[in-house]
Amino acid sequence: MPELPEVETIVRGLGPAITGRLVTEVVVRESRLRERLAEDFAARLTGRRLVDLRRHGKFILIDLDDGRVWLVHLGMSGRFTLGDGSRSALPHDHVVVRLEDGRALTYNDTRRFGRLAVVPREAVGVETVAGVDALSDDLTAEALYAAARRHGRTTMKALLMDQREIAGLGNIYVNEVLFHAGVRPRRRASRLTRTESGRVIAAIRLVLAGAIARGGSSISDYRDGFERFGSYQFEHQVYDRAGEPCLRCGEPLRGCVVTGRSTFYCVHCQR
DNA sequence: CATAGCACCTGAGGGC
DNA sequence: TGCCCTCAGGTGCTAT
Repeated sequence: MPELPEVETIVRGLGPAITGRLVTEVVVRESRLRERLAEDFAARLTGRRLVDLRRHGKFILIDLDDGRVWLVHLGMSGRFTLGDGSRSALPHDHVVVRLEDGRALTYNDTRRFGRLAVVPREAVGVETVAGVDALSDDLTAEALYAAARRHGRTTMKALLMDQREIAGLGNIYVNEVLFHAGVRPRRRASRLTRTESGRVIAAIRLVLAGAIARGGSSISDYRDGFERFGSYQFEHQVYDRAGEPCLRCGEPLRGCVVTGRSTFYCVHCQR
């Protein structure tokens, strides 16, 4: 569910509210996430101060005052929200982190595909297995072109979704980005031109900025750090619009499956 | 080695 | 109404 814009929205919202706060209690109600919560997860967080809140790709990174980092990945259905501490446990509230001011961070995840871990700062890169952040200035047209040469046999859709190369894009935003760039999802990476690479980079920045400005896309599960809905779903040009008219040329949009993920594009506007 | 396919888990929605 | 099937924003393991 959450891709870069959703995670960025959560981080921007929660950052000012929780940085500097002390963790007073950690309650683990369900440790069986995709990767079982470490035995000492609660112990490593309790008594720690939350020094900084940041994001890399789809990971929320919370720096602790002991040099370690609390990693939060929301998987498909994860929610990471801050409440006043009075919330009674809802279904799928797996972890509750109480802060010194009485408020509480809740990790809720219906499908349990997410991940929570506390790791040494040096291990963050390895643990997240994440490439250059999609919003980083280091993700240039040249860098994307080079990556496309390295992965020539795969499709542009699969390349953009590969977190080891570019961190942050998921199924919704790759569909949207490729539409804006005028490139078909199944295009072989080896056939991407330098000009198109530039268009893809511009599209990534345009789409992500627009989505962040709207607080992300709330299709079904996503809420921000304060349980609020995003509204970028109303701006989607192609995602989940198979058969509906292209908003640019009016031709019916195509729906298909690429690398096992539902894919939407305009035959006329994308080549 | 790089890539494609499926499994993981729960709930919502459509068809009958 | 209720049952059954399909599908969902992600990713890691496995087979090719």
